[in-house]
Amino acid sequence: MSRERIVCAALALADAEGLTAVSLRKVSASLDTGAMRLYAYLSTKDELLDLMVDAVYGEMAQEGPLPLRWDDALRTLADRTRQASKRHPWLVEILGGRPHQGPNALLYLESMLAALAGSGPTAIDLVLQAAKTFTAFMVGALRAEMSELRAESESGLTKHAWQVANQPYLLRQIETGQFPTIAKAVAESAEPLPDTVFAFGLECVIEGMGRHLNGIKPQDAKVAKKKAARPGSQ
Amino acid sequence: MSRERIVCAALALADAEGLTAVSLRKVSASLDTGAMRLYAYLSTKDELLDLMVDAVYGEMAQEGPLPLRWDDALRTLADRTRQASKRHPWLVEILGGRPHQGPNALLYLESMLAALAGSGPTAIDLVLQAAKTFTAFMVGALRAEMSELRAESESGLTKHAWQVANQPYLLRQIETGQFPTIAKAVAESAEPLPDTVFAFGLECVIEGMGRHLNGIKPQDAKVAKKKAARPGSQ
DNA sequence: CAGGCGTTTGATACAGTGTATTTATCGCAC
DNA sequence: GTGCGATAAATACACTGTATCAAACGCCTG
Repeated sequence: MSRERIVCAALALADAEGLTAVSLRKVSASLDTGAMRLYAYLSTKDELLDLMVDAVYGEMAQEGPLPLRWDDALRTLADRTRQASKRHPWLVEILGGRPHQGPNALLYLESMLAALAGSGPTAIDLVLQAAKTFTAFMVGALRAEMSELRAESESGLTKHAWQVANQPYLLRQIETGQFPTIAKAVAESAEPLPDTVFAFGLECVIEGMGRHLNGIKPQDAKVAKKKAARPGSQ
Repeated sequence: MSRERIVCAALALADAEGLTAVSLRKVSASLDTGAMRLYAYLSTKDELLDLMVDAVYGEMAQEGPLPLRWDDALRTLADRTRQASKRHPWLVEILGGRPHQGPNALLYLESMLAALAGSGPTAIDLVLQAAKTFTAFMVGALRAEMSELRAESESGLTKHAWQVANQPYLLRQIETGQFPTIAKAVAESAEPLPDTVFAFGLECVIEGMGRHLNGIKPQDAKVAKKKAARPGSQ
């Protein structure tokens, strides 16, 4: 029995049944012990959540060093984070909710700051601001993507079925004429794929940051994508 | 008794004591009635949360039309949203957690899409992607800013005291030498103000988006800021 | 106006939750 | 073997969201 075993059990539970299934009783039951036993290793449930988050950061830290170019580094960091939150859909429910200061989170932050600082002789404050910008986009984008995924998986509906279920309400709203642009979007849009949406946003952020960090242009997105493409990253 | 009264009471509770204080029993008690009474107007607690969020969108919808330039429109939209989440710190705990489809949320979305579509003859898919990018940044940035604020207010410590309390742990980690860039940041950074951080990120996103929407350059940030500056916006 | 009835309201019940406190159990020194 | 200290288990408490059930109220008919 150890903190690691507890965290491992909690991770398994969360991955399988979602964050709401992670209760001290269930975690302890999966370790064949009583609920209060956990308090020998944790002082509060929030601490368990923090440890779970840090464990995921740990997974990402083991994926090797980042590319040298700062923009490529951000791209792979983004990809790794996205893959991690696909493995652990519960992650985004906590991400950004409290400050992460676990050792692996610090490693993650360090790699990010190092990549940005490597973009040239940039003031450290600018690096910090860029890091926060990148993280903000990450958190928001993953939250949106994952919450949509979860909405359809928890309701047991396929994406198409879910849309059909909400169609009447939306159409009724649209028919009021108050939402012409939404109407146009619903009618004409081909619903860009999540990958496309994410990549687009990421390139926007990187490009915008590039203009503020020493004015160094990031590599063109299309060229960079080819370089960053790896097998297995859907 | 009506949905509106219920939502209003829930808003007051959340503003005063945080989201965790919003329980059906407390809300109903503040309306001098029993808990189950609420189920005559709501079918579930999540519905109440959705209504609360939409009420905040409603506040923002009443603040008048947006500027004509798409980038200025995004700037004021961002400012309004940020002010709203300062008034309602609990908002960011829900934002992005589930899709918002309330009427006021649709109004919000409509104004955003309209602003982006007004940037020129841009494909509707690009507009959607830009909107998602902007929203993603918003959600992440506000979550980070507010959760930091809440961390210090809930622990009863001032910001400085909180940092002092965490200093030992952080310094111990830094002394391992694994985190040189973080060390440099802690030592040399002047800790940029939240306003600065937010504005920086916003300009990055807007600038990056500008290159993908028809290649229309957004106005220079400094000029735009002067235009968007309003009294009372700290 | 009396009486049944439907609807609406309030109370209680249940299965959970995180955590504090108390009870039991076990290993070990003497 | 016996007493004691530490460790583990069980129970207790204050909550939560929600289902079920009981009572009260108004209304409509006779």
